[in-house]
Amino acid sequence: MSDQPPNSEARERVLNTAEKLFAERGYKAVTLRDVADALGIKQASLYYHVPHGKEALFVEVTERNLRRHQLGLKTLIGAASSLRTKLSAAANWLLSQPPMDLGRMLQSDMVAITPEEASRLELIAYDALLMPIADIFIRAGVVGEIRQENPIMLAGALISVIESLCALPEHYLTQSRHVMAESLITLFLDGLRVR
Amino acid sequence: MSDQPPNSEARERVLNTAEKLFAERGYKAVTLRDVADALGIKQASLYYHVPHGKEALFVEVTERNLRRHQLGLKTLIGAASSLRTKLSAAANWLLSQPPMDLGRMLQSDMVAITPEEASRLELIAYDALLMPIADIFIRAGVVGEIRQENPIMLAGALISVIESLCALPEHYLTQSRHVMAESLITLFLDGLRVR
DNA sequence: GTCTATAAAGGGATAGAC
DNA sequence: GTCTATCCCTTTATAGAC
Repeated sequence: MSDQPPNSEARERVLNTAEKLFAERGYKAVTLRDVADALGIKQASLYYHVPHGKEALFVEVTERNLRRHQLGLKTLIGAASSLRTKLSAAANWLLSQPPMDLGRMLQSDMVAITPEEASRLELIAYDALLMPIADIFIRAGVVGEIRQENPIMLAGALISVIESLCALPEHYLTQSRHVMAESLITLFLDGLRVR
Repeated sequence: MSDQPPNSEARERVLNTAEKLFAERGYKAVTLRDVADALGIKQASLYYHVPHGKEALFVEVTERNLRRHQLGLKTLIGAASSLRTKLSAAANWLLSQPPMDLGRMLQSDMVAITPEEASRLELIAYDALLMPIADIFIRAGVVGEIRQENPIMLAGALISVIESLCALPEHYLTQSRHVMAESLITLFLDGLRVR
């Protein structure tokens, strides 16, 4: 897909650092100097690992991030047996990762890059994040375990609720994020029981 | 509180435009040129209305935005009588406003401005957005209408779920945002029923 | 109130030394 | 692989004309 230098240890470090920063703050809010500083190298040195510049770096690590979420979510969800444990697995995965703010990505990051890349990433976000979780609700719906609500909406709601726990500043945390996540899953399950 | 030129019609237009752009895309992603372009004037002309520059503009309009939310939420919630209509009123208010992404604001915008202003805005966000909605859950909890869950968490969850509807791209909208909001409120209410 | 011109700093990108 | 030096464009901000 591209003509990068051979994948080295060092290149991985660059991608990991950039991935974390972009996921947390977004495209415009992160400069290449921020990335370089976090790595302890100079900004120009980044171009050895990422010759195509900032936007290409953003697209590459964002796609990677989404794919890792897809893999992590599918694996953990697949390994869980009940509806509740599947949702817990999904929530715990999301809590274990650097917060990736889907809302910001769609509203702010996507308008700052080329439209072609933006729609590619949007599609990837759809089937890497929304679909694996929507699937849970779809299956539970067809077997009558829960009401049949719009599954994409439910997946989006669950993701944004869990993501909002990641964004919550420490001093508002009366309980741990995992405990709150479980409460919210209980709320969802009770709220979706067939009436 | 500050030494702005007399509040004119023109200054209001500037603030409104800046407010909308900053709320949608965030501090770093909006340039003063973007604001000026949207107004049809030159970037330097902004300084007549906002002599203290970009950060001061951001802080002023973000505070204004939060205060308007506080007023709008409190008014609409106060005018509603039942638990459900209060939550609907809050959701409809949020849907009626330019999407203000709290998560992005906390994670990205706040680290880009001076820490003092950041913590001021954080506090304002807390009592302008979270508290009015948390209040609904608190009151409903004490009279036994719903389970007593962490009300701040519930408020945060509701806000982020509704905000995520604003961010949803048009082509994923199988139903209107208002319809989805009602479904989600139903889910919350069913999920919070005393067991 | 808005303009042009311009200073000053920031940020992306390239060239070439080591 | 990383550095320094440098280019160039963007962005913030100021000065002064109209």
